[in-house]
Amino acid sequence: MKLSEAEWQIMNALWRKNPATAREIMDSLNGDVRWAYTTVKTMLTRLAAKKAVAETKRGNTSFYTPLVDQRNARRNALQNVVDRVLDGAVAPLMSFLIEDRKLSDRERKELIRMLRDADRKGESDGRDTQ
Amino acid sequence: MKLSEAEWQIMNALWRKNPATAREIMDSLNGDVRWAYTTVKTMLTRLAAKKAVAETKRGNTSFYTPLVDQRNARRNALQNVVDRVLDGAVAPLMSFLIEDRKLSDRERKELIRMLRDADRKGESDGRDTQ
DNA sequence: AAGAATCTACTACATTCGTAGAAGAAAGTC
DNA sequence: GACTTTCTTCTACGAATGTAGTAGATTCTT
Repeated sequence: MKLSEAEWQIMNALWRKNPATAREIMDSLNGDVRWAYTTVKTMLTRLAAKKAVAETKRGNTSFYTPLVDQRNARRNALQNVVDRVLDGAVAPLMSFLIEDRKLSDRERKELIRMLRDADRKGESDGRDTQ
Repeated sequence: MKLSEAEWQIMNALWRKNPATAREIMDSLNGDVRWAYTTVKTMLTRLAAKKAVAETKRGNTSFYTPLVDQRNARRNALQNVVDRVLDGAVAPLMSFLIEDRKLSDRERKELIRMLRDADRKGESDGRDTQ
C-alpha cells in the first residue's frame, strides 16, 4: 500500500477520528492544509479505490473508515525511506533523532529505557543484524 | 529541494562516487534498480535542471557532481516524513528503530551512548521540547 | 413547500514521475 | 578509414498527483 503525501494527510485525519465524514476530515486536517471539500472527496474516493478506506453510506452521506493499520502503514513508509532515501542505513535516523533534537527529555529517557530492554533481549538471543 | 524516489537513487549513487559519469552512476545503482542508460540520463538532466547536481563536460562525456548536501537533504526528507507521515510525532520513529529491530548490537550501544550525551546536555540547559 | 445548504458522482487539467526510444555525433577498435 | 560502441540531446507517453469545478440529488430551515 503506497500512499501519496496528500493521502497521508487524509489517512492521518481518519486515524485521529474514525469513522468520519468527508467534512469532518476536511475540518480536522492539519493546519497548513486547506483543501476544497471536493478535493477531500477526491482523495477519499481514490483511497477507497485502493482499499485504504471503506466507505459506508448512511442517508446520503458517506462515512469513511481506515482499512489499513496505522502502525503498519507507518512502518512500511519508514522502511521505504530507509531503503530509498537513507540508502539502507539507519544511522542517519539516529542522528536525526538526537542531533536535530527532536526529543524531549522525557522522550530521550524513554528511548534509553527501550534501548536497554532491547539490548538485554538482543544479548540473550545473540542476534546481530548488521 | 524536493527529490522523487528515483532521484534519490541517483543522488545516493552520486554521493557514493563523486564525480561520476552517467554510466558509472548507472552501474552503481542499488541492486533492485535496473534502468536503461537513457533513463539515468533523463534523471540527471532533471536533477541538473533543479540544481541538485552540476554537469561538467570533458570531451563528449558529462561528469556529474552533487550540489546538495547529503546530510542536509536527508534531514529535510526525514523532517518531511515526520510531519506528513507520522503526523508530527517522533515516537513512531523510535519504535521503528527499536521494535522493528533495525539495529545491530553495535548500533544499539552506540545509540545509547549518543543519547546519554544528549541527555547530559539536555539537563544542563534544561530544555524540554515537548 | 420554497430556498438554502450540503452531498455525491463525474469530469478536468496542468505537473510530475517513471521509463525509455530514436537519431545523430564522437570515440574506440582493427 | 570502416565498423562498433558509447554519448548526447530530443521527444514521448501513460500513470499518478494535486487541486478543484459542475450539476444534479438530498436534506435542513422556516
